[in-house]
Amino acid sequence: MASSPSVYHQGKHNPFTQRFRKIDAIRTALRTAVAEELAQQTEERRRETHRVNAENKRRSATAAAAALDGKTDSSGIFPGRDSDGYGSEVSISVPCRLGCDGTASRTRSAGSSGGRAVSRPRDRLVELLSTAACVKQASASPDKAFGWRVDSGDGPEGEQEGASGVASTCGGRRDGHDRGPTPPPAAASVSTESQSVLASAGAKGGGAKTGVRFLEDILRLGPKGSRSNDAGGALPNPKRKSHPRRGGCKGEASRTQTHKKPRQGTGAVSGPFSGLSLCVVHLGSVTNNTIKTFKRGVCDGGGHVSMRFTPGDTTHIVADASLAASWEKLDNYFSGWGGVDDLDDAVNGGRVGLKSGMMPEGVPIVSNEWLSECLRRSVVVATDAYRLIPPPHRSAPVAASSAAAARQQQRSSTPDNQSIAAGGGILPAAAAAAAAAAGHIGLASSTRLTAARNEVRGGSTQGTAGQSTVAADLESMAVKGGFGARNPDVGKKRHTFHCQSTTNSRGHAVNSEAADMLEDLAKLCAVRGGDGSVFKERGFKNAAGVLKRLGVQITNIQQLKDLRKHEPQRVRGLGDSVMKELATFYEEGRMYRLDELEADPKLKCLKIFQEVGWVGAVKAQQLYDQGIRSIEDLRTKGLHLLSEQAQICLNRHEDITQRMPRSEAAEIEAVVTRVAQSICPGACGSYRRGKSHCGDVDVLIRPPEGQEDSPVFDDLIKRLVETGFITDKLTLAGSPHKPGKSQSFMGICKLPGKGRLHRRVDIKFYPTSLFAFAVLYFTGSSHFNRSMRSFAKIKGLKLSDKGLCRVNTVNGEEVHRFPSYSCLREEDVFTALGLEWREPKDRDGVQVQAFCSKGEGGATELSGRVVPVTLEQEQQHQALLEQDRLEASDYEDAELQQQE
DNA sequence: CGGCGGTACTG
DNA sequence: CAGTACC
DNA sequence: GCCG
Repeated sequence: MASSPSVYHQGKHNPFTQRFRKIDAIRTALRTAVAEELAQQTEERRRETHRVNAENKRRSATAAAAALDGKTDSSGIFPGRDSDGYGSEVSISVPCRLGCDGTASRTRSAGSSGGRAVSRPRDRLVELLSTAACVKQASASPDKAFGWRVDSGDGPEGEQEGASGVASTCGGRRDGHDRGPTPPPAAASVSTESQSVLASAGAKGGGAKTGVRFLEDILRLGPKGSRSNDAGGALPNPKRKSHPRRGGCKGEASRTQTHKKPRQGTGAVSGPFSGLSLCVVHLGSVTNNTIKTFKRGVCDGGGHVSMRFTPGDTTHIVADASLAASWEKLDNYFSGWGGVDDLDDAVNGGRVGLKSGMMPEGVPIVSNEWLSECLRRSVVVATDAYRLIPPPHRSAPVAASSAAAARQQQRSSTPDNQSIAAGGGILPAAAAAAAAAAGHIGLASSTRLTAARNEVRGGSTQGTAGQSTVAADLESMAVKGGFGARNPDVGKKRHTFHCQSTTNSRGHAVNSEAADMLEDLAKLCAVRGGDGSVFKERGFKNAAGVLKRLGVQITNIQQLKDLRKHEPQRVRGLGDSVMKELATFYEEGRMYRLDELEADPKLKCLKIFQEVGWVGAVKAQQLYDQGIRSIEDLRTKGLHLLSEQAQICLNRHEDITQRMPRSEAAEIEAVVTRVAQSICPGACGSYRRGKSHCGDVDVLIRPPEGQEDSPVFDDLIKRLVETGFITDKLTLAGSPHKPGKSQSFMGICKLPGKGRLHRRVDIKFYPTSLFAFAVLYFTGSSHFNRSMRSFAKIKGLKLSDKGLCRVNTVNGEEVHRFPSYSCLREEDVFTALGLEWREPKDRDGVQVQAFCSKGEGGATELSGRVVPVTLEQEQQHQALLEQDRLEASDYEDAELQQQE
């Protein structure tokens, strides 16, 4: 965990820094000790296992105590929320309203120290940690019965069925209004059910304020910053809420921009470009060198070039033309969301309110070719021919009216522009608060450096295979700066705009054309379904990863063949099948199999169907067989073929397939969290972002201290339904509450107010004892999860979001499962597995070794026998991790570098 | 040729 | 049990 | 799909 210290150091402003250092020292020492012990003989290992468990328990106690003393959001217990880089992230703790103040610091301290510092110095720790200790009766025993307010009435069974769009009508009247565009409810029977559900829910509405009003109140507190300030509401919170949207500069911009009349005469220099203030987007073929060139030329001409977008100043945004085809990247670039697929998170970035929507409206976005042309002719040429226009699907998914599209765009841009304006380019208050709360915040997303595949493909189809200039450029950029270097100071981040610019590239961008094609191939395999399709998908995807991290640009199939022969290790995952495709790719620029699949109209169809939730490969095929060919068909003649969930998803299809700005995800999370707190002060939430294409929001809720058994979750969901926030329910698992068990809700929600879209939301509740496992699960990419689980399996353990248990198996079948190890922090899970905690990016330095408690290979006792963990297995696991890390690192921040 | 993560709802 | 979902 |  070498990273923690470095991160801590960054927290210059953090008054706790010193303490962290000490604590870290202790942690380190302990870790070392643990590691050594683990490395011993089998016999001893066994005892060690128990020891670890005990250790974890002690830590837990410590952490819990610390949290209690700090009286804070129990986030203190949050697993590894500390410096754990990419993975940990996660949970930003939600300040408890009882909280006193510096949530951030406290949280952090509790989190990081809680565990490692450990046992003995417990008192001392507590002393260190609880600064503002408002003492709370630290009832060590969590079991405190709490009257269940939930009865079976609106329990799971009842709700099970009901869940159609209709729900919204009763839930929230505001919904009734703008429901217009939404498709009609599905089945009548369903609607009745759901009404009754809602009715019953409403009946016992009990609680505080009711219904929609309540939700409004919640929202009034301010969408994004809310969480962090509620305790120390000192921040200039009451922002302009009712602020109308700012200028309709949009339409005007679209035509007027021919020659920009800069408002501020900063660069008094006169020249052909005077008045131009360009924001260059460092993506695609626009490389550092390109930017330098631009800068030189434009500056000489009296203009200004920056990589930052400055509202009110920037007159043009210049981006690689190929981005017009992948608007999301651009959007992400400005949203600070980095297109992160999975990893996260930028959790922090998101919370910080940098957000999307920053995608400036009213400022023309032009291709780099325009700029080149300008420079060449030394004159500002008309931008008309060079405008990059967002693809239609972005603005209006449905063929909806352009009005709807406009509405949408406003929606997404307005609030954010406001905050920018308000903050004067500085961190908005809310964001600042969030930053403070998060303490270290680190991640920043950065943009994924994806090569301009379109070009490549287009070109190669016509014969040219080369063109890897893009990739080559990217490749040439070296990466520096470790992950741990992330700057905790969010404020700065805002200035850098997440200029993912430096685009990481630790050489990853190599072979991206081929890799992208393989990934497409993978997706198509998945769509097609059939025997082993999942594995084929994985196979292709894996191969793509191998190519990407190869570190060498391949231009010839022979190179790969040689590698296969001489360094098979480096290209493991590239089998005959993939090699065949690659051969044609390098020779002719195409992959026959891909061409074939892409040309198949049926697959296109299946793919469309599968974009609807709860419609997988099998159902899609069935629909196709029924002659259904489009979503329209599905609506008109295929409803009866769909499961209830699928019908709901179909109803909301246009909404939920839209990505949502990160800021909105934060709002949603804030609503859920606030409601949770109102029910149960002290509850904490954290949300992990949603998937990139599906854009859902995950909110993890944990019970407050000492109330492990209270049915927070049931009440929470009920209330969210009452307020109209939740409009549809897809699944409600684990309800009603059972002590010690997790619960989860999957459904669709909609923020109040006009023009909001429905969004997929998952809300999960995990008791404290499982929280770390849950976080681990939600944090990790699926890949990472698989790898870790299979590693556990090798050791005779079973890992899931519900714990880490030793299991006895017979013929692969589980015959007995022991109780779970106790892990309150993610790190504990690693320890229990004998794994070094490592954030995904602490790469190569630590290769294979030291991963598991090596020695004789790390044997483990399983059903009385010793099962060796071979070097092979270990390497395989290592490879998986590396790959995963790779995916993550694509988004790594290079901003540190910018942060100068 | 068999294995490829673990869990849980829905029908 | 198969299908789907979640990471 | 790939690997052992």
